[in-house]
Amino acid sequence: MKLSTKGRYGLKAMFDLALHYGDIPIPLKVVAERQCVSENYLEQLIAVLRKAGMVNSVRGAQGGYVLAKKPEQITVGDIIRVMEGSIAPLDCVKEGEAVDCIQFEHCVSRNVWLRVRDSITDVLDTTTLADMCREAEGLKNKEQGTRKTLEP
Amino acid sequence: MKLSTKGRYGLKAMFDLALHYGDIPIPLKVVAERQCVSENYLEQLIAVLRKAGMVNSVRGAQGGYVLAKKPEQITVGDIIRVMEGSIAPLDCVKEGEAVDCIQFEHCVSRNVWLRVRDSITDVLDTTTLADMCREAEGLKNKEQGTRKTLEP
DNA sequence: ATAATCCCTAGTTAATAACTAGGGATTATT
DNA sequence: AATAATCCCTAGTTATTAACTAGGGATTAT
Repeated sequence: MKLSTKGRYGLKAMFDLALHYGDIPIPLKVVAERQCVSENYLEQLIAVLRKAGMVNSVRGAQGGYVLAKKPEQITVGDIIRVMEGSIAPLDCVKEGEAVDCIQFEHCVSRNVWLRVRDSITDVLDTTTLADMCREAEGLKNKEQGTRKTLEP
Repeated sequence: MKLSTKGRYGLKAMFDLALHYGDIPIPLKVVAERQCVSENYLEQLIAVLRKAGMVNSVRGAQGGYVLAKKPEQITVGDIIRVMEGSIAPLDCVKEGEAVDCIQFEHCVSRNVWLRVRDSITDVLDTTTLADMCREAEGLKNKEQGTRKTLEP
């Protein structure tokens, strides 16, 4: 039960845009470097996010990407749904899809997976990019405060 | 973020053994037929469960498998951990493993995945095979009660 | 005019999932 | 003792997918 790099990198990219949220667009090259991801690959991934209306792009020199909404208004769940197609540990518990389920045994398992899915979406839908930024800020401060020695 | 058939079928098999829990061992052939799974494939999967001590096997004619513990004492989490190797949406949040995490951004994402993992394990570790059997019983009764017409 | 950017699509590679196949070992039943 | 039913083991096979790489065209600030 693993998340693919689509979801992971998609979140990384969006988080990066959130951390540097402002008026000027951020070139993907910069995002890719900061997040240690192949630029070409990230291009493909952010295209999905753009088509879903989650980021806006500015073409040409000095162009780049900006979040289409404020970090407070974008949840991790939004991003993962777009990148992974759905949030579901199994196809039979995809959100908003009818399933034909004959065996009652099957349905009992399915109930378990439904509960799992709901617990996942609960976490993802209550975490915004702004929350992550706040958390990053906290981590940074903590790090600076406690850090004694560190390689240069 | 999908569960593989290992976890799914493994749970199906264990659930089947729980539903028919008793003194006599159940041949895998029967389990495979009831759960609509390839017997050969299921053999490989149940071998994992056997090596983990979750089922006992009886060889020879009239042989088969029995749960090593009572259905109340086996959680879905136990089964999934054995079948999938771990419960984690990402490798960096595997239970009981240290991770080297340099970038603080990375860690923020990781915190999200940690919370996801915990919410998943919470569901899986609080659901036993006995719970599933009870639920199955409930479904069966409900079905009989409300059923009007159904293909023969 | 140039360089920096986004945009698009078609490969490629490696790993993995999900089996299939088949033969050996053990044991209850006849 | 023979047979059939079972578990046990390992080595393929196939198809799909993930995770990129590569490269060229369109747009726009400088």
